[in-house]
Amino acid sequence: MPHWGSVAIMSLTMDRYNPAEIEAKWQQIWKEQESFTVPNPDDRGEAAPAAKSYVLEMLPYPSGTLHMGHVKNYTMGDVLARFRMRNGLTVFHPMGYDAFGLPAENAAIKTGAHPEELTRINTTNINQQLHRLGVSIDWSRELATCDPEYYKWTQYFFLKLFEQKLAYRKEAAVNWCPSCATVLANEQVIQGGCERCSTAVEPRSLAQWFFKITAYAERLLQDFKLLKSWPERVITMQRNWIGRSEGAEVVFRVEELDLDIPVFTTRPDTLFGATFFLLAPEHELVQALVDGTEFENPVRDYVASARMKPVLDRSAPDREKTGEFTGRYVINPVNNERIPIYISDYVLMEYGTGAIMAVPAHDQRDFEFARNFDIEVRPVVAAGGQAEAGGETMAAAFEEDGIMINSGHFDGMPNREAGRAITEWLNSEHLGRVAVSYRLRDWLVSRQRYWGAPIPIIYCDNCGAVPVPEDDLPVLLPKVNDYAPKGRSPIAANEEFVNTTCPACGGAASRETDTMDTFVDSSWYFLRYTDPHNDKEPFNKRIANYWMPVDQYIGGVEHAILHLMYARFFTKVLFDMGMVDFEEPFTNLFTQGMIYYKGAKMSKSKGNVVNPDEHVERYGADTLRLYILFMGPPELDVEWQDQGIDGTSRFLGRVWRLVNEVVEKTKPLPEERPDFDGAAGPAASLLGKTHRTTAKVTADISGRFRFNTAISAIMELVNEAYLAKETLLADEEGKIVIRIVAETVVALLDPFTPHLGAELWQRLGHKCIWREPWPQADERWLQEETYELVVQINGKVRDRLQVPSSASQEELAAAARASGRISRYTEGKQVVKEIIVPGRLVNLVVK
RNA sequence: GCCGAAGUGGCGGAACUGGCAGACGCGCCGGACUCAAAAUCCGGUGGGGCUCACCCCCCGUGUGGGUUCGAUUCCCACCUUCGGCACCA
Repeated sequence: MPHWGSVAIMSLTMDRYNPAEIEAKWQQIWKEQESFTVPNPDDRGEAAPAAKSYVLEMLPYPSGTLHMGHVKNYTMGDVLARFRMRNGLTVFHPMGYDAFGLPAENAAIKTGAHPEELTRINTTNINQQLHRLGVSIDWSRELATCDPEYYKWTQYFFLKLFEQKLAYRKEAAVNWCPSCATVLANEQVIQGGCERCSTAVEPRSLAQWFFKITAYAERLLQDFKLLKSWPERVITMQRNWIGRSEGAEVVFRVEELDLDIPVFTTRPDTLFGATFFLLAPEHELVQALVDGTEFENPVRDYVASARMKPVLDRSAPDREKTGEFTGRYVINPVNNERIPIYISDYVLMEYGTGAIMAVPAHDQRDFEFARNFDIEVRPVVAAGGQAEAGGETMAAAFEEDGIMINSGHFDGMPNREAGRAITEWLNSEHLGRVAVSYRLRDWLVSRQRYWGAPIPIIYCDNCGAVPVPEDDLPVLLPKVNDYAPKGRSPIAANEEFVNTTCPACGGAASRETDTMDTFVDSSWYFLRYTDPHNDKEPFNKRIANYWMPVDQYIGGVEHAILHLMYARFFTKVLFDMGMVDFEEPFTNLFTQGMIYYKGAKMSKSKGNVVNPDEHVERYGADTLRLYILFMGPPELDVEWQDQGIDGTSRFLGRVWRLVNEVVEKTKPLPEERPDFDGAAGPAASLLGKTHRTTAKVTADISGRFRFNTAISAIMELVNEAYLAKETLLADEEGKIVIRIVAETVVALLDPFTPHLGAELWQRLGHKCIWREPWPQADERWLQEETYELVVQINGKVRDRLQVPSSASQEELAAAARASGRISRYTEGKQVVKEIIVPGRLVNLVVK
């Protein structure tokens, strides 16, 4: 039973800031009016009325609900989108779901539900969350990568790559995660463990599909120059991942057998110091070398044990060097010396040629091996050029540069120069050539799991691997009853799916049952947005060329290598096939920092998750959006503070009360605004602050995305408005000024807090703020009339003087000297030097 | 080990191209309003010293040096934290 007091309280709360109410109101309007839908350029190819800007945030993986990292990501994108919209650009701002993938499948295994059903529930949920955040998305372009209308085209691209010989199948030692029961790409192995579950990956020899990304290694490096504002660290990470090294390929002939084995070396200058030769245990010639000899059995045992070793053990850098002699020798082409061939597991089959010339004097690993096997260490590069130290006495390999010794007629040359000369000589003798090697491996795309796009290939006993004809796409993912991983895809158990006829000869055949890595799905989604309902082709070239490339891409730095490199690769392939006219998908990239809580990354397993929904409910989406950007510089990691959000909540309440009071006590602004030329006192000072704030907020958003400082500038303006409010409301000119201030505050705040912006803008007597032009700072008001001049003695602040902005250097110096406080320090001393920085300070150097 | 980023009050952070260190916010302290509380509004808040009415002085941006009239900012060396790579020939 309410008592009488509640009536009064009710009427007071009527006009209290009520985010739930106004947010629902504007979300409804934006949805019904499709306020952020943008049309494609029409079929005649007429240019759109304004320049376009493609603002894109990385699409979410729909695992349950959005977390704070998503909120930060989508809010940042939204601020930019709304800001650019209001600055006259045609903003393209779509959204979708990276909906295939393991988590949904694992959840399905646990609960028995279908992954598709779980995914549908999650995408619906996330769609609602995004609406509740008020992001300005063109929802007419929404897509999910697990829809057949989408993955039909993912399969189509697989076929295109197959046609170009960029998709191929080979038997290879691959990374197997026993827990996820699938193979992984190299990029998905983190320190020998699965990126998803950290289980140690095992080597397995399997026939798998690869995309030939190595064919694009050089262009992926070269085209960094086409990228405008990518973070340096992302480029560095990709550069390291690609791992380009220049050197030489040198061919060694095996004695007695008719075999040539090439090696790759970055140190051709040390060729005269090669005292043994190594093959990776997996090298294809190992068996041929030892066949029928006394070395066959021990070598075979060694190879077998190397194959068994977990990837992590094998790659530990400080492991004891082991190996096995093959009984064979190669001839060193530069001096015709015979040197023994060993096998050792520190030589990797995947890098270079899987064989190396070993130079123990100048390579630490080879040095350790030589000491273990009692092999000669022969220095060929000497520091400073003095006579050689004996190899027997060296304690470690000498890896620096120096002067050549023990190297025939190359002696005395600087080693780098000698390297070039030796390579040239090898080249003229057809024994070697300049070569470049990359660390990058081809992209393994097969996955032995259910919830992904089926690889559109049919195996026929007569015809081999045959592509599914384009007209038969999509190859639909069949329903199955059991998703449990068994080391092969669950769809392999579905005979109806597997058994088919060969498209080439019509004979009995079976389908490929592996699905594609989900990074394939996300390597082209940004193109599909441009033409999402096209059922004739993945996208129309002209339309894609119009919207692409993405002008601003925003996402987490964890995708620095994986997604961002795959998407670049895909775009280059499409460019080469003539499907698009640009070579890089993302001109500008911004990588946001992570949000920590209680000293660690938020994660369900640690139980330190801050739920965005709860905060939207308690404070409103605008408050959450504002706080998440106010927390700190967006590119840095920041710690979530529970009480911090109260500050932005209070601030929005202050804005609400200020603007409503202004609406109540002043009239709408006249068409023709006074120029305030004669204005003085609080009116002039607040007007100046307003223009300076406008300039700062504009620069902060458009420049380096310094949202935190933009917001604090608006806070300062609101603080000053509160202090001047009573005075200004007392006269007519003041009323106009405070009304201008209120409108500017709302206009500047709007990209951050769009619901509050829309509501207050309406109350101020206007319409649709998201279409209003962005406020412009007036030059005349940017300069303050006077400023505080700092006066220093020997670099220490001793006084501050109020001086006119127009004061000359001489006037500033005179004012400084005239200061009573300053005289204390100059008395009896000599002013040796005067440094005058107009606008800032005067520094007197005294002795 | 190599490469990259970062170290500023009790906390998140600010300081443009070398020019007032600590904007803005949190927290805390005080005042106003209130019977009271919440909310709100106003003020204070780096440390130390002093003849502590708010005048003044000293110290202070991870550590130690350097350049400069002047350094959070530039240079050298080092420490710590985080991220990437790591037997890649």
